Amino acid sequence: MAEQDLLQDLGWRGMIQQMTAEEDFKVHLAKGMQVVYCGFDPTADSLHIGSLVPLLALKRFQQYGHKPIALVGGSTGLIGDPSFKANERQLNSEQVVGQWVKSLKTQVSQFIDFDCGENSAIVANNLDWTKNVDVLSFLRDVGKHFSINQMIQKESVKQRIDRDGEGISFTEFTYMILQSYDFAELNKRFNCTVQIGGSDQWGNITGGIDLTRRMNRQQVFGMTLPLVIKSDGTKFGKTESGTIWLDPKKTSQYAFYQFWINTADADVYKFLRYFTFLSEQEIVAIEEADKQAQGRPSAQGILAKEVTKLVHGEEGLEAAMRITQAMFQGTLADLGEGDLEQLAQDGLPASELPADFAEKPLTSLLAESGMAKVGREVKDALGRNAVWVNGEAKSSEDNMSSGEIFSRDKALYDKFFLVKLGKKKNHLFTRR
RNA sequence: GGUGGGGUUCCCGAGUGGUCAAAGGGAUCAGACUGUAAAUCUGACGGUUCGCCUUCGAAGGUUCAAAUCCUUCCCCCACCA
Repeated sequence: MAEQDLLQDLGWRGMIQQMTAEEDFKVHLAKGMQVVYCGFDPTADSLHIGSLVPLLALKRFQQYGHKPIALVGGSTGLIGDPSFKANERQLNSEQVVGQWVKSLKTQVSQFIDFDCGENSAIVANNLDWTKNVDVLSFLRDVGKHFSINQMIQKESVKQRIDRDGEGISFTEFTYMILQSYDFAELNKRFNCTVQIGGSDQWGNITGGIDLTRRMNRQQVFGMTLPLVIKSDGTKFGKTESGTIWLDPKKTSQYAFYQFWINTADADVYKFLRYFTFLSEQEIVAIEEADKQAQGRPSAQGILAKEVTKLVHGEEGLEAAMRITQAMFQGTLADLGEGDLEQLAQDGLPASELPADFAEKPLTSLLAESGMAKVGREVKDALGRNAVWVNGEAKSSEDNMSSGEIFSRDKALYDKFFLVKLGKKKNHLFTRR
C-alpha cells in the first residue's frame, strides 16, 4: 500500500480529529517507516471498548508499514490523568496497578503484529524509565522545560482550576509532564516520532512534542482521534448493565456481540468506519443496500461480526453467534445436551439453582440470578406473560410455584432450565 | 470570619404537621407496534414471600402523627471580608 494512503484512509473514516503541522506530518509519513505510539493507562484490569479506536488506529498505522508502540502506563497509571475529569481521582496501590499493567499488556498485544519484520510492534511500560528517576534530576532536566503559565492554560485542566469547590493536586497536575517525558524518552530509545490518542489527549500530546523538541532537538508529530459519540447523546460503551470490556471474563463474547448488534441505525455506518477494516466501497455498498431493502438493515450484523472477530477471534465469534442463534432464531428442541453445556461456556449467563429454590418465589430467584435488578421487574414481566421457562410462558400465579416449575421432569436433559425474561434476557439454570 | 440560600427517592426537581412511599420530568425495566432498531403509545418505577419493612444530609427532641416544627452537628452554593 502506498504511504500516502494512511491519512486518506483515516480521513474518510472520520478518525482524524486534530493533527500537528499537517503538511510536514504528511511528508514525514510518506518518507517511510515511522515509529508511532499510543498510551494506555491501567485504570482497571481490562481495557473497554473506548480504547478500541486508538488500538485499531495503531493497527492501521502498522498496516501501512509503520511501527507501532503500545505504551502501558505503569507510572502514569499511578498518578491519574486529570484531563477533562471533574474530580481528583482516587490513587490505586502500586501492587494493583502492577497487576493491571500485566493484563493490559497481554490484551493490547492481541491487536498488533509482533512478527512482521522491520515494523513489528513493541509493548513498553513507562515505569521502566520513570521509576529510577530521582526528584532533583526530574525537576532540573524535565521540569525546567515546562511553563506553569502554559500548563494552566490547557483546556483539559481548566475546569479543575477555575471551578469553585474543585481543585487539582500537584500530583495530577504533574501528569502532563510525565506523559510528555514518555514521548521524549520513546523518541530517544526507539526514534518514535508520532503519538496518537483520544481527543482528550491533545494537551498531553502537544506537551510531549514541545518537550521532545527542547530535550532532543527533534521534530515530532501528534494526532488525535475523535471521541465516539452516539446519536442519542448517551455515553458510548456503557449499557445499563455496565461497561463493555474487552476481556471475555468481564464481558462475554455473547454480550459483546449483542452490544454491537444493538447499535442504533443512526450510528451503525459511522461505527463500521471506526471499528472495522472494511473498505470505503464496502461500507458504502452496505449502506446503499440497506437503504433499498425493507426492514432490518444488515449493517449491525456485519459490525457485530467484524468487531467480535477482531477482539475475540474466530472462535469467540462462533460462540457468540451460537448463543444468538439459539436465543433469537432457533427453537429449544434444536439444542442437544452438549449444546446447552456449551452455551454456558460460551458466555450465556448461567447459574445453578440454589438448594432451597422450591421455597423461593420466582421474583427473588430470578432477581438473585442477576436477570433483573429487583424482584419487581420480574413481577411486572410475569404480569405480561413475558417470562418463559423452557419455552413455556409463566404468569403471576406461577410466582410461588418454583418447586413445580423447576421440577426434575420439566428439565431439559434432567437438569437444564432456559429462562427468558422479556425479549433479550436469557439465563440458563442448572439443577444438580 | 460575616450574611443569605440550600441538602428530598438512580438524576433533575416539587413538597412547609396527617389525604406522603412523597407531584412533574429524565433515565431504567416490561408490553404493543417493529427489525433483538428509532419514534410513538401503555404499564411499572424504595423493598417485599403483599403480612409488612425501610427512606427525605446526621443525631436527638416536640406530637396521637414529622420530609415538614425545635436543638445541635456535617456538607454545598452565592455575596461580603
